[in-house]
Amino acid sequence: MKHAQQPVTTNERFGVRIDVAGTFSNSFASGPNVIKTLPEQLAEKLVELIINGVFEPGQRLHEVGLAEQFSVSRGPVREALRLLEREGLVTMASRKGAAVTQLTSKNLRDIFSVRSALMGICAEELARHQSAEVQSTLDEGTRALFVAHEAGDVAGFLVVVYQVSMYVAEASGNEIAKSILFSLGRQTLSITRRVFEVPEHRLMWATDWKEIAEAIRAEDPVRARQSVRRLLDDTSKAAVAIYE
Amino acid sequence: MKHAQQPVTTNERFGVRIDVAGTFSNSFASGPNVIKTLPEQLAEKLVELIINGVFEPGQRLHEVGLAEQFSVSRGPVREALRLLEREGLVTMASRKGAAVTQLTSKNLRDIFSVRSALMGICAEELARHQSAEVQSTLDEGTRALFVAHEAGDVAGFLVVVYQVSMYVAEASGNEIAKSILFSLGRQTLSITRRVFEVPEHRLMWATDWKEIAEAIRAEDPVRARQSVRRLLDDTSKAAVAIYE
DNA sequence: GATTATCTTAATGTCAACAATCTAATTTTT
DNA sequence: AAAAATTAGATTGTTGACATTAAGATAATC
Repeated sequence: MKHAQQPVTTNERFGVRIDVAGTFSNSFASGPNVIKTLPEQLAEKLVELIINGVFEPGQRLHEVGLAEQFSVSRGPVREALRLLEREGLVTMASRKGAAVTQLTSKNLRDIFSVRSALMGICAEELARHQSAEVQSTLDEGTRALFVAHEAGDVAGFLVVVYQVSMYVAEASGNEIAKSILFSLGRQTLSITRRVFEVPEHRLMWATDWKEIAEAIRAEDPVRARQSVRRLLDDTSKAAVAIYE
Repeated sequence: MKHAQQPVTTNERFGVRIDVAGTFSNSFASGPNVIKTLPEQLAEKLVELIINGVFEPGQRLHEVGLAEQFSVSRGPVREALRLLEREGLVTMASRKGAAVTQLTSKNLRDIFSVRSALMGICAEELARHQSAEVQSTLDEGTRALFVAHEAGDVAGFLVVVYQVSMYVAEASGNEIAKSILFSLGRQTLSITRRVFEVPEHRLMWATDWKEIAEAIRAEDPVRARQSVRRLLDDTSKAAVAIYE
């Protein structure tokens, strides 16, 4: 009798822990929804395990195994899996169980295409209603990118990429776009990690990003959108190439 | 002892039934996933009841009530509600239960903004890889729009609008964008219905749509995107105005 | 009479067991 | 020996019951 997966003692196998706290509170939450229900806690743990690569794509996720591992019943596990299914991180088939989603290269292209469009409108919005605080945050992010790149710190670079991307989504004020971008960002995290192992890709990303920050500073929405598009298209090509 | 809602005898209160079949099969479904599990069936029924206005925004959705109403246990009902939560149609708060999501005007604007961006890339893609079949389908839709408009058939107009919009999403080939557009489209259905009660709004929509179809026929991606943007922006303004 | 505290009720959160179904190994037949 | 059928095991689907918590009503106090 073997379990689907060993007990997990660490979730820092790759040295990167991306913060996903607060992820499963409803997008339209009409107030402080601090109370985390058990399925939500489980979902967050599972997200960490998946995006950090402990659970590999395609791996089956048995309900009883997970229930024993987390010392809960199957009910909450099922609900957590449903949550992750809607996030796209887990694929469920009726009577066949759940598994970590395995993206196809077509999925990858589609996801990057959607991210491009949504990041585009967020950047546009930011270019229209920018502020000194926004600008300094973007500049700080740009600096951090180049620092991490030159230091060859892949893990650190990835974290900064995630943070600055999510900052644009957050600062744009569009809750719907933000929610979707968070979700799609997580789905591509493991592939993005591999993209940034190539120094040239890090430099490309940092350079493209710098252009975006400048477009926002210049309060040029169209240029901001086009810059975002270039960034995501470049990243998409790199990701698809590595993925195949 | 009163239940939250009366037994539902009809789901055609507004004379419009929008087909939402196949909605809850996974976006990345890797094959014929015809087997519908009980929660999915429940979710589809609930979607119909919500978007057709039988369950009004803000209305509480008690698990036991729904369970009795549909003659199932609370388990499947819970999972169905979770599904709808991710769709944005219901809002759940821990220990407080579920309720039909009540959009704010800010939510409305954000949703239309996202729809605009995503429909934009779908139309772009369609303009690049169009075909005779695509063109005839678009033309047919345009004709149906004007027919329904002139006949004053609000319900019919709404159905055609939904169908042609979803066709663009479908035909673009971008599964991710399609999935999101389906979801967001449902969330705005009840408001869109009220928008189209105004004849001028119907004419506006039909006219804007005709322009999109022509841009796609002309294989002009940029023009197609801009036309889509105009359509959604116009609709957004009308919807927000009516909503307040 | 208004306010606060307590209590009752009802709803949600969680669990364990039963039923249905799929997978895979074993056996039987050609 | 290979292929098909059957059977055993494991896994998911569903249910009902129990525990916990929030909301409303009642009563007591200021």
